[in-house]
Amino acid sequence: MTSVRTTSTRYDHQAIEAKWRERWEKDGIYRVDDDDSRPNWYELHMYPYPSGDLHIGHWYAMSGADLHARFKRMSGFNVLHPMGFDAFGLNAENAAIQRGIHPFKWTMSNIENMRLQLRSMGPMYDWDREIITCTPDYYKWNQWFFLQFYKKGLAYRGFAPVNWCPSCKTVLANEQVIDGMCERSDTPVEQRDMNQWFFKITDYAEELLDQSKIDWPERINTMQTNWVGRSEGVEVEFDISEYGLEQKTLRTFTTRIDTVFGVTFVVLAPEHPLVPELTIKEQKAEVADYIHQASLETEIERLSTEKEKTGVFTGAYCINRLNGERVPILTADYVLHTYGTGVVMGVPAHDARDFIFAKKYGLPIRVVVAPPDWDGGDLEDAYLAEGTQVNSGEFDGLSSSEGLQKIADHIEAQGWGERKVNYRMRDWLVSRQRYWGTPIPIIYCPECGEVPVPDDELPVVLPEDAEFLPTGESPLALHEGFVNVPCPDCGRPSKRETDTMDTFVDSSWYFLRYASAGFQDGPFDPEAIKKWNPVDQYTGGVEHAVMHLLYARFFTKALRDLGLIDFDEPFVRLFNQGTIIYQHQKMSKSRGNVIAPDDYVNEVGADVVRSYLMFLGPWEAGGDWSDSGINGVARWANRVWEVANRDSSELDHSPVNENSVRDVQRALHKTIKKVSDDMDSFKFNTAIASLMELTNTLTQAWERSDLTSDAWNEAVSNLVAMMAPITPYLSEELWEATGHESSVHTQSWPEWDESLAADETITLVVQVNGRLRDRIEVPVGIEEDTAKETALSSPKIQPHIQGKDVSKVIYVPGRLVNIVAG
RNA sequence: GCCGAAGUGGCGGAAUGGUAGACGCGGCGGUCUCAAACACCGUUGGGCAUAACGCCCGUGGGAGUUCGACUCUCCCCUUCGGCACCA
Repeated sequence: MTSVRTTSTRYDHQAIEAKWRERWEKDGIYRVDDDDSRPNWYELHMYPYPSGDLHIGHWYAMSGADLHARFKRMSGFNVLHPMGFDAFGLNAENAAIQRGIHPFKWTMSNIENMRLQLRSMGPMYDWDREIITCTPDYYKWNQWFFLQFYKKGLAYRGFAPVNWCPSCKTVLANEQVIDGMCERSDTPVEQRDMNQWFFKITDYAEELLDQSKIDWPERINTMQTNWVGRSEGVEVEFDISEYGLEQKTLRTFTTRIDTVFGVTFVVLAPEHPLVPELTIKEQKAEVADYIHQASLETEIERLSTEKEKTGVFTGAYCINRLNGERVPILTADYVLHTYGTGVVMGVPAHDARDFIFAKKYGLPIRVVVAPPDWDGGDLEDAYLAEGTQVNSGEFDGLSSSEGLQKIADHIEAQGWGERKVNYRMRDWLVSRQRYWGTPIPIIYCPECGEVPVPDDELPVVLPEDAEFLPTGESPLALHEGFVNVPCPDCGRPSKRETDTMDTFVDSSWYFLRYASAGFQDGPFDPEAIKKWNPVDQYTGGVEHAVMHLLYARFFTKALRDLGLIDFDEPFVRLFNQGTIIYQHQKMSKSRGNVIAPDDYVNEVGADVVRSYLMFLGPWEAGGDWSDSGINGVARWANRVWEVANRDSSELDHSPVNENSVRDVQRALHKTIKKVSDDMDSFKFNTAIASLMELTNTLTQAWERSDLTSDAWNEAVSNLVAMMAPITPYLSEELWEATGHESSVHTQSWPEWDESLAADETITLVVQVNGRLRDRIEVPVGIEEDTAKETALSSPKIQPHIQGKDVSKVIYVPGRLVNIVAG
């Protein structure tokens, strides 16, 4: 804590929290029954990595999720709101290497601590359903799914480049590479080619683009769409038969087949296997040198748009079949081997990159799509927009959009190529050269090759007695007892796969396990799945937009196709909470601006911390923590405490003002309506503001002492009930203190009565030429003519319209009159 | 460079075509106190002011639509996120 805080609670929050934690546990009020007369509602928040400490960001995210889940429960649903731990991962392994603690021990003691911290938050988790992914009874099913995928051709082994951190001596996932640097050590990441296991997510590229069955934030949908990166085009062949190679043509992919008559060169990626074969003797040395240089570059350097384009001539040519032209073949590293066919047709007149490249190497630039006002001269820049086909043989004169279709038709008719859809998304690389993950259940037999571990031998358990050395090699590879195994098919001495799975595999199906957490006969009980899944409301950070959220969708679709589940999407609705910052910066230990929630919980209690986090701004926007800001919420909690503890019978000794009673009743019903709407739509900050207003109304009414005790009690009870999702401990205590039995958390959400919420009078706003000039209290049902008349005759209005023509009087029922005078 | 979100008092924010600044923080004045802190009450966008129940200005900047714009349209600026040679 960096500044002095002075507001403390007027109640013993520590005693109250302890009391109700114990009581709730004893009464089992958060135990969820699969079968209940109420409709089921599955509200899930992304499970945390057990780093060992529940930081303020967790509190922010999980308080909001819990608030919403509690609101749903009070609103008549049987709510499942479970919690677990994403327990595999590199941190645990690094702790083992650096401090000699076994990852399992490190992880489990972290979980124990975090579980305590989570409990202090007062959430409605049913801990009987807790999931810990590093336990064999969980990761067994990762292996089982892997083998199901393998048998279906959805898991395969291939050779691929990966991100390698030379400092950490390990591969990194893409998301752990930030601007070309390892996020952990800030070391530039290198490319390495390794044998890897993949999941064939690209099989589902098209379906992943279909977002019609999910109600997710637009920006997440956009990010996923961009990630999948669909593009329609044509694969067209260029003739290289003159070289007598096995391969007679070069296939290129283009989205702009309308520009094919403008091809003045063809470029191969340096890694393309045909480059050495096509290169003529005189160019061999230069090309070999170029390929070598390209191989030394990091992916980041290579993909930098700033970098100057380079390339070399192979000395070979190919024939553009559309016009019979012979064009040079080059190799250049701006062409990616991994996208499309790894070969690009160079159309400098109509592609920015090709234009720069052609200028640099003196290659011809031929316009084939004429800009509207083209004078036939040279272009200053590549022309990318639509135009008219020129220099395009029989297609001259067509618009380029027509040309695109006609040329594609022509190519298909001639058999020179065909329309093709390409995706930017690659298959999901799931191998990791790490210990602390799920062992991949494959055995390599010298005779039989890749052999899946038989189902009845699952799980392949991580050996506990591994040596953790910072060699960069998985401890599993060094563990003789683990590696050496007889082939399940032929019994010959064989070796186990020693890579483990990406931890995103764990999180790709964990939401299916909560429904039947301890289930032994499969990854989940199909009956339980039917009752709970898919998840009705998912919440979590936006950082998982294209990793976890995409993988989980893929898994769901794959499991559906395996006949294991019968729905298409894992999470029907998604809401992303924002990030909480401090002093206008991201919190970080190195910056020393970290807010430790436990300190504040000790000081002002969990309820106040929860309320403050939910109050400081819209949940999706995140917000800036302020020590003085939390005081305001603590004061509110104190005021509510005071209000709820008043002896309402005192009111029976003073005269009652019926208007005052009605005013409080109206305020109550308006508040119920507002808070119901706001909580349902995650607008927690304005919900709390409304509850504060109601509290203020009650405080003032008490000062006037003109209410009936019934009116007072009704308002107080409803205030306490509405606060229950936000301040579970305080509300429960006050619920009991105001003479109620059983838990406030099992109560029904208050209902509002539209007629009781209705105003009897309105403030009629009177404007002259759109400027506010008067406000007049009028009856709510005022007639249009009366309203206009009232407005025009107002003494404050008169001076503004005196001597002017009133050309128009606009009336907005129940709101305002605007007099147009000139 | 491209795509997206946002820009409102001293601060966090509210209001999505109709009273700008709800609610809260902070400030100021007061009560309590020996005093301070806490708490509570009042007040608080800026300016003018004949001091009124008044007027003017004000939601990043500029234009526009409208009786009326924080809100809709166009252009520009700034900030934050995401993507970035994908042919």
